[in-house]
Amino acid sequence: MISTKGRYALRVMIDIASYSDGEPVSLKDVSKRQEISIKYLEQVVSLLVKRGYLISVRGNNGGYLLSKDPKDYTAGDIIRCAEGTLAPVACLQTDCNTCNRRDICSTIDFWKGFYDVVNNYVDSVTLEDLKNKELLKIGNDYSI
Amino acid sequence: MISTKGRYALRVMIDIASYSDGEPVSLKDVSKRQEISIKYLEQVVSLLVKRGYLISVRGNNGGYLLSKDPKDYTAGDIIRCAEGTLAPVACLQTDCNTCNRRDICSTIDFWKGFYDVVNNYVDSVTLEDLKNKELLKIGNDYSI
DNA sequence: AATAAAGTCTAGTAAGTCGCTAGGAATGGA
DNA sequence: TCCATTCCTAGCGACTTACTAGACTTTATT
Repeated sequence: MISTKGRYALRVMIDIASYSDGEPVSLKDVSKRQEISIKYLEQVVSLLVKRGYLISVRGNNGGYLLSKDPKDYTAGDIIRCAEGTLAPVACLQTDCNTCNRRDICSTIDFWKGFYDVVNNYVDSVTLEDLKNKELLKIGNDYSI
Repeated sequence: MISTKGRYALRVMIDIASYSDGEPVSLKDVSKRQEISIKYLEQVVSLLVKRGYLISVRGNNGGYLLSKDPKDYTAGDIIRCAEGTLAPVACLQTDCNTCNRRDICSTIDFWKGFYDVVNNYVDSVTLEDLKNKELLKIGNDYSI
């Protein structure tokens, strides 16, 4: 199960990608549109800033800007940034050699395959794809 | 992340599939081979029995038997039995219409796709596949 | 009939995670 | 200077995880 951190991170990135006109987008606005508390958003967004996915602008009229074009983020980049690894089991994490059954484990390949299909999927969708869907939804709303 | 319940459930099923000669396999033996406490195994196994995936034989010389051929279980069957749904977000669960953003949500299709690739993957591997890998590993051990 | 080896059921629990809320400091434009 | 904004850290109640424990039931064997 993906936690709110990963899900909100994705929504924030889509929101900023969709509503930015070159000026920074404030969390106050994101919070209103996404119906997520500012205080919680701050924590989610800080992960994206630390990773360099968002540029923060402090002070009055501040906010956040994408650091690159939406087509250059995958959904996987964003989710992994907020969630950490998507590995289904601990023994797949990069630095983990601690399992003393690894030589006789008959399930490790199965879990590797799981990890691969998940990563391949989330990396097959870009922020641009999600932004386009969002703009379509907004359009549909107006047309009602 | 898949919890120990799902991972152990898979290992138990592989163990029973690999070591049963028609007689029930006791948890004591599974516990020794898999290095998992009997008491915890009992709880994992009870889910598999309730679901009809294992047949329990009580009393002396009791244990557990597969209820069908290994090729007729998918890894997904077993993992979902122990873990519950593999849905990455709550709003994909069957009975969930509670999200008031569902009409304007631009990420729901993305999560549906995630759910699909996960289910397709875990259902593409059978218990027989995993049993064969286990037997191979055991064979390799002997040949060392 | 007694024994022992199994499964069954329920409760408890320490540690960790989740999903926030809260307060205050730092920054910078008007 | 004022105020809107980001930045940082702490806290917290509810829940989950990964077990452990104990008492009970069933049944083959002696």
